[in-house]
Amino acid sequence: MIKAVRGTRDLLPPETALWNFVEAAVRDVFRAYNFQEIRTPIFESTELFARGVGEETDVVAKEMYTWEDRGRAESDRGQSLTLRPENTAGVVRAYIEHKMWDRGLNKLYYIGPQFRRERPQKGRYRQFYQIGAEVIGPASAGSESPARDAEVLEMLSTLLDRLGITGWNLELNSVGCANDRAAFNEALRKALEPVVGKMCVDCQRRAVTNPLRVFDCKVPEDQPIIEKLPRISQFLDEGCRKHFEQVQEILTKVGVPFSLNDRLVRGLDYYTRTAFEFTHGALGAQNAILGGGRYDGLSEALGGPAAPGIGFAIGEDRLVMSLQESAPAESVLKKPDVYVAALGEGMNGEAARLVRELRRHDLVVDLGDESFRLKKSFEAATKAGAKYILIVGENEVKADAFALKNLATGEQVSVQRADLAKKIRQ
RNA sequence: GUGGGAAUAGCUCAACUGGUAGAGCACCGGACUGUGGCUCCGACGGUUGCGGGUUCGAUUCCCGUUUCCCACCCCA
Repeated sequence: MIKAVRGTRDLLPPETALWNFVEAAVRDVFRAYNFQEIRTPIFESTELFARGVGEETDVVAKEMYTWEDRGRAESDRGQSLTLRPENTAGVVRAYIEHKMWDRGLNKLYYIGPQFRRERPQKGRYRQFYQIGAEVIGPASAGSESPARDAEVLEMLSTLLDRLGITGWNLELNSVGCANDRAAFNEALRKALEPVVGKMCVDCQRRAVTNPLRVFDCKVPEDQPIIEKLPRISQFLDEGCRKHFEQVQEILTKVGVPFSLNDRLVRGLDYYTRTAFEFTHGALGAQNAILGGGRYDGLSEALGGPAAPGIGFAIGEDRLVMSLQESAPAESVLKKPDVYVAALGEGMNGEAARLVRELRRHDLVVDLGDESFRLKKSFEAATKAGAKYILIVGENEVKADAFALKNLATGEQVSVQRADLAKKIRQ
């Protein structure tokens, strides 16, 4: 048997109803903030991610699905392509390619699959889905304003509340701009030098490759050492500090709860200033339901003009998972308004005609087959969860009035063809 | 990439220290030829994840492998 490959999965009904519910809510909420959808290709030039996300990041260094595409002619060299491991780089690439600064401030969102070759576990798949949004444009259009950071965070809290997800926690930090981070990294390296020997092996590795990640360490013995390390907050320049303060001010004013976490670091190189994560307790080790932040230098890193931006990505798989506890898929599934039972030879055509009319009235209609015994039709209607069953038999066709039975109450009436849709909708 | 656990019918799970695979639910049919849910009866359903080994005999023990789960790592 051929099976779905490791780390990929099929989403089947009724669970897909939950995914549709989430995506409908997302489109609805984002629209209220005047975000518009962008769709970028699922594969891109490998170079885009190397330069955008960062050559040294785990995502780029060991998790990408990359292959050499054929050249157009024998003499052509192939091109290295990669399935997108995230979508921000693609959006910024499109921003540059289509000179989208001409539109002023861009507020964009996307929903789609991403690919990372990680070891699968709960809430972590090799093909996974992200819902993300990006605010990007020239600084003169307001893209750099703390108002944008706050608006994005407030939108997220609204979305989670709207979905009925309770118990989320917003963790906030500022990782500063490029200069701050350089100074901070330097100080961190210095501070680590004398103490790193006493830390866990992972920290010893991090101290060399990516000192920031030391703050992610969960080993209890290392915590007293980590507590004494310098913090990014001490290295923020005037502008970054002010910016971060204003973000917090607005959030407080609009009533979005958050907690500061100056150990919050992000794994993608492009993040600057505001960085955040929404976590949810019931997700196991993969407790980050969404994450994001500012990326003020990304456009330039990709060869574009200065274009400050802020964005986030929601792990849709994890969002659906945390939703499943409060809202089972069945509860958001639209059940048929009516099940139409064709009864007796020659009734398929009559039933089809009737069903066509009902569906044109926007009713959800399920249709049986004339070979079914009436008992079987009732069973099928009940199993489908239909509100009504409508019988299309010889007697009904002759009278042009049909037996309509409410499956919950058991009440049955004869209804003229012209009145059916109205009666069913009641 | 590392460590641990698991894999038996469509689903949830049984099967004693190795003795030849079973239940509930679901599905299909009947009791009931134009009236469902309840009940009763019946049928269907399995290379015990896959491959090798030990054994008279393996779902059971051993090795390999694949997948899933948990944790590390990393991220969403």
